[in-house]
Formats: sequence, structure tokens, C-alpha cells
Amino acid sequence: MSEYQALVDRVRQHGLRLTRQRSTILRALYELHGHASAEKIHERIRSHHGDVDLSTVYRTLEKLRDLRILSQTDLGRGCAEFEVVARQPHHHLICQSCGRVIDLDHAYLVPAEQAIRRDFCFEPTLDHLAIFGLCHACRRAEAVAD
Amino acid sequence: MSEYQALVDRVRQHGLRLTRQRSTILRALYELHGHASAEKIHERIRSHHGDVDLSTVYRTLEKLRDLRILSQTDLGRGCAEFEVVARQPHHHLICQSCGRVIDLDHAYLVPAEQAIRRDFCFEPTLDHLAIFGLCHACRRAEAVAD
DNA sequence: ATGCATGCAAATTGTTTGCACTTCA
DNA sequence: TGAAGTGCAAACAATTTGCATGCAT
Repeated sequence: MSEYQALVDRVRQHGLRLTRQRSTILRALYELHGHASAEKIHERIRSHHGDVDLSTVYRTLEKLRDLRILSQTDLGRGCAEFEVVARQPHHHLICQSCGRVIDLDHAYLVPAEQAIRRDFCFEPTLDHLAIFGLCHACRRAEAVAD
Repeated sequence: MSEYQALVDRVRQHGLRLTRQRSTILRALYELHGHASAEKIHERIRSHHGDVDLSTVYRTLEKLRDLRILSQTDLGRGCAEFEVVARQPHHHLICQSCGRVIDLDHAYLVPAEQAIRRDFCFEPTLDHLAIFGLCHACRRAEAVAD
């Protein structure tokens, strides 16, 4: 079963109706693999599939996020970014200076995650964290400038 | 020397002009201790001090953030929140269901921070992280509902 | 005095909403 | 059939910008 099919099935299982718009949005999301803003998804659909109203895109993304089929993250680009929730959570290091995005394996956060769960009975949604900072290159550049 | 005076000095040290607006914004920020949105700061100023244009508030906050005098965080309330950077970093657990905010000591993130620095030569700005999830009470409520 | 800062008003951007119409289950 | 979903246009809210004027250094 394709990954796309699996997505469609999950939507169905939650009792959502499978409309043309929804399957198109899922397809676009799958094709864009990686994060995508509502706007980007909308564009992709306009250029590769039929058309779906932007407000429908927003409504659908919100619904899928609530069902935890998608994760929503703020990558510091001034808009929400969505992604299909992976079996394996993954995170991002975002350089505040050059904008570079580095993938970060979930293993780095497991200790913190466990401690938080243990000490606060708080279940963190750590499937897609954004950590801002300075990358190697920009750190250097800044050191020189000082 | 008061904390407020220290703030003013830091602004000066960075070569910024100390205008009436800027010192008012710093004062409001100090008085509000804790996070505050541009809007909230603006309101505080209107009710307790003279008046400063909202756009000036935005411009100032941006500048102070760039100088790392302030930290900017997205606490999921649909607007940016600012806070004077503390000597001691601190973080927040935010319940996606009820909106409750729980303080999280920096110690929880030290291992991750060190590993990231070591493995990626990436300097994370971990002075104010927001971790979303479900608090104890909401976890329970959800378990019952299922 | 000069250039950084401000106020004002208008523009932008991302997102949400009301409502009549459509469509899937 | 009936509730859930959609398109459209309009409303919103947060933030940004252009430009003439003002003030700290």
C-alpha cells in the first residue's frame, strides 16, 4: 500500500468524508514531502492538479492537524508549516542568521522528553520541534565581525 | 543599580539612541515582567505612561531582539511574545488543549543543548523554548473521552 | 548638523468567517 | 436526505512600510 493510500485511509478511519479537495490536498502534501505552508500547498495544487480554494486548504490542514495526521510547526518564516506526521519524529535547527535548516534526530530530545513526562505528567508533542540559533558558518562570521 | 537601569545601559552600549519612546518601552517591559506581546506593551504604555506609536513598539522590539536583549517566543497565542532575556534561561510547557503554561527549568534541556553544540557546531538560542503538548488534566480528560 | 528615530496612515500578509450552494455517505 | 464540506467574498489581526518631521548625539 502506498504512503498516499495509507493517508487516505487514515482520513476515512476518522470518519471524515473523502472529497476531491481533500484527496488533492493529501496528494500535494505527499508530493511536497517536507514542510509546506498553506500557501505553498495551494500553489502546488493550482499548478499540478485542479483548483481548491485557499480557505478549504486552511480548513483541511486544521482538521488534519487536530487528528494528528499532520504536524504544525513555526519555522520562523512568518507562517505555519505542515507536514505528514512521520513514524519517526524529527526536528530542525534553524539558523537565525542565514535561515539554513538542519535536520535533528529525535534521539537528541529523548532524555528531555522522558524527564518532562516523568516530572510533570505532561505529554509533549515532540514530533516536530524547531530550535533556533546560529549555525557553524554564521557563528564564525559573527566572531570575525566582533 | 536597578534592573531597569541595567537595561537602559545595555541599550546605550549597543550604540542605540535613548529616546523617550525607548525608555518607556523598556520600563513597560520591565513592569510587565513575563512575556508580553507588542499589543500588550502598547496598552500598558497608554494606560501608565504617555503614548508611543504601535509601529515604534514593533520596531523597537525587533531591534532589541536582534541585540539579544529580548527573546521572542511563539506561545501559540497568534502573536509574538517578548521578554527580557534572563540570566537564567527558562522554558514553557504549553497545553494545546487548555492553554495552561507550565515553567520548565533549563536543566531539562542541557543535555540536548550540549549534544547539539558538539555534533553540529550549532549554537542553539535556548533561552526561551516553547514545548507544546497535553497537560496532566487534559490527558486524563482525553483518555476518558476515548 | 546629521542621521537615526518617530508618528501617521496606508499597505501587506497570513488566516478566519458567514453564508448560500454542493456533495459525499 | 441531511449533515458535512466547499467556494466566494469579505472581515480580521498581526505586522510592516513609505515618507515627512523630530530629536539625540
